[in-house]
Amino acid sequence: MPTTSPSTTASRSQAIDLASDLRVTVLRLSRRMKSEAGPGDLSETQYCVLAGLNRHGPSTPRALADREGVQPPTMTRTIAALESAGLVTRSAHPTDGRQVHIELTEKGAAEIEETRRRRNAWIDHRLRSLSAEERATLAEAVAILRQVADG
Amino acid sequence: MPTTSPSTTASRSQAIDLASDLRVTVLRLSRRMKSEAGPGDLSETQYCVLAGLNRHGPSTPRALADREGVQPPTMTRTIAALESAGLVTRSAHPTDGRQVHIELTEKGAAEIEETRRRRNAWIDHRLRSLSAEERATLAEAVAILRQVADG
DNA sequence: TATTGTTATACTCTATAACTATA
DNA sequence: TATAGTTATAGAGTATAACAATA
Repeated sequence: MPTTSPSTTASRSQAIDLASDLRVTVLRLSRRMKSEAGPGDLSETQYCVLAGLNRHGPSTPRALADREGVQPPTMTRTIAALESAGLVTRSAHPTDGRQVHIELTEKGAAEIEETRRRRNAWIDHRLRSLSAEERATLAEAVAILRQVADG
Repeated sequence: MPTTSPSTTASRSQAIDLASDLRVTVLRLSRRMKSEAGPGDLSETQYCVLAGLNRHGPSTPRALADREGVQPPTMTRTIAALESAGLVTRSAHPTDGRQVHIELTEKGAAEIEETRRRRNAWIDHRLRSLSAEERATLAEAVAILRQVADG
């Protein structure tokens, strides 16, 4: 019998493998999120950088790269795109000539709100169809996953 | 005052925007997962396709593309990579000459187990550092998120 | 005519390596 | 010598458009 028997391992994996389920689900969600983007929309990473600046205040390329978990050249490109769109400003760091001061502009802050309305529409819609308890579970899980991703 | 006031919107976004937090967290997690891959490892999508075949049994390129939320050409490439690695077989569909029958090989099933051990090591480690309650919350959240991604 | 699958092509995101400037 | 940032280059993943084969 050269063929395998999927059902044998299937029940096992469903029962125990939280890590595997998490991987599959996170990947599908991230693809789905990206595919919901329109032509002129911010990319996922661009949005995350703006949201981080909004939440934590001005920063530097290095700190932003560390926060998002990308390498410095990637952040350079992301910042360049945001700057050319007028959503952030690059200026000299007050004390360290090597560093660059990245700050959200008013247009950038407005873009965050606009993006949240437009771009989160589909996921908002999905979330609204859940029960309050399910949303509470998700909110807890997001906090836990944030630690997992950063740790 | 040309500068914005991040703290004003920050408290608001922390309080209400589950959708935004979910987007940011999912993106960081997916980047982190990808970055944990070694040189010869399966890509995230390749792993997800194998896991789907293991869980649900043989399928077709179209059905796999729909399940993963990618376009057919993307699935063609993914399957080609898996086939050339000997992890799946492509054969004629028994009744419909247009379709292709995709089946997991024994080597593919073994690769799933191997990948879960090696590749999930870092996330398993993180999950083990959580409390049982936190893991239970995550397990519930994964089930909910699966619906969100598919819906 | 509609559907399945593939090929051709291009774009985005990300990474590593090499370079410049400042500490 | 070490760190921050950039530039140059390359690879992986994905998409759209066009095509072939079958229903």
